[in-house]
Amino acid sequence: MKNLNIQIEVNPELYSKNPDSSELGRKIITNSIELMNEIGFESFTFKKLGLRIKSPESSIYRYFDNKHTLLLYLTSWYWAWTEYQLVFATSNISSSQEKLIRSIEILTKPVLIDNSISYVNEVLLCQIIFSESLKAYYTKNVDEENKKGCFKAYKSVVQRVSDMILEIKADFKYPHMLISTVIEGAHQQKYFAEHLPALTDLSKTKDSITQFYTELVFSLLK
Amino acid sequence: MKNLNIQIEVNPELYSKNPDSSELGRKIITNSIELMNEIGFESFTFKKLGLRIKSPESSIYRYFDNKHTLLLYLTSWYWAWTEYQLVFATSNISSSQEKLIRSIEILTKPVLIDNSISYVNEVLLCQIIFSESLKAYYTKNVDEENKKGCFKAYKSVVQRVSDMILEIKADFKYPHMLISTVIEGAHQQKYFAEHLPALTDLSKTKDSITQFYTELVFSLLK
DNA sequence: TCAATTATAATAGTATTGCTATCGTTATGG
DNA sequence: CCATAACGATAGCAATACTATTATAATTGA
Repeated sequence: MKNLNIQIEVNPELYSKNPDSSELGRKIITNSIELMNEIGFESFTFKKLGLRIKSPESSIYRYFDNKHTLLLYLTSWYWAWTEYQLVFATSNISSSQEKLIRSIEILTKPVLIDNSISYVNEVLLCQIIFSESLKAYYTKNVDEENKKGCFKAYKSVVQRVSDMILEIKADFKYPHMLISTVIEGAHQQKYFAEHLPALTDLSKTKDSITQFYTELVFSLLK
Repeated sequence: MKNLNIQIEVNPELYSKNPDSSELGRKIITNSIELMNEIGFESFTFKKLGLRIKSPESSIYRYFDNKHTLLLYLTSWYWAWTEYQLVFATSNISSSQEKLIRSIEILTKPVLIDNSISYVNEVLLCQIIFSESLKAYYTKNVDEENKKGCFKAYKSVVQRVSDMILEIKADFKYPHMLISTVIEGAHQQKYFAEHLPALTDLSKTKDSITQFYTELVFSLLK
């Protein structure tokens, strides 16, 4: 994985002009990830981003319709990237159990190393996913956006891991439900540990999240 | 429960003037629940609410600092109300198992009957909780608001059910984590079933959510 | 019961947000 | 070296998210 510099493809519905195609576009992505991390999605505006990259807002609007679409783009990028990771981590492994274990680890552990090759800082992006990505699909436009395929990358990841579950227990009724519960749950528990510790049982740094969800999955599949 | 007309207490940090104390205040609550359901939290403004109740926005600002605080108020109300439900549903029941089963049912099933006594429509409020309440704590002010006790009611519910888990399995390490996973998971699965069905395994109307999370909990506690 | 407080309505105003439009200049690539 | 796309600079506009002021109505408490 590390140095392959894989091209991540994002659904063209999510941009007006492909940010990957120009210097300015890549600058927009790099800096929006940083800025969103610093001030949060609500306070983030194209004006502030424009100031940061010394370009007028109107130039940013040429790439993305609005900040919501930009968030959709970032989440879509993240899930496409995660799917690559899943494929790599599970290739050439025969044991279904082992594949599932590794997948859960990828899905529940925050990214800690930025490969620094692309203009995307994966560590920061991961933090955005954990604390902002819910806002990408809890809106009144979900259905419309879903139809356009805006969530395809996420669904593809869920599907892939669901298939592993069925390899282990073919008659299990709720593979998608279980995996989306694990993914979203792990993200939330990380957030809770940092901000609402009464809702979890984690000391701030400990990464027993992966352990918890792994146990949860396998105890249910027994 | 039904006809007791219990007074729900909400943390005074969450309002400037108690909406429960005046006709206008109650009108604000009733109508904000309806309006937020209709147009969603993002599109909801005090101006629109003011038009609906035929009062100027400035009057609404006397009760709530902004729409975010109003959302916090509504979620807090919901959790306080849910805690009453939990207490009633589990009183006079000796079996810890049975108490937990009933609690999970309350936490994972959407409210379907409005008791129609108070000015709060619990069915609609429940829908807001399911699709908007995440936005109440995924903000850059969480820590500050948490300190002021804005999430006390939610935490109290989680604590109460965690205690039941420990009654069943005293050495279980992650009771809070498990319960918050169940609560948030159930809400999300309901939302997914309606809008992103690829992330779940539910036919739109079926309420196997409760069944799934009950199994999940008890298989982990075995 | 009347003065004093409080609640609300009506209105105005301001800074910021979330865009759209225009136009001149710079790249760039065929 | 010309055509066209990309970008910067600037303007402007409607909506949002408030704050402030004043007048009137309601309440209440001495």
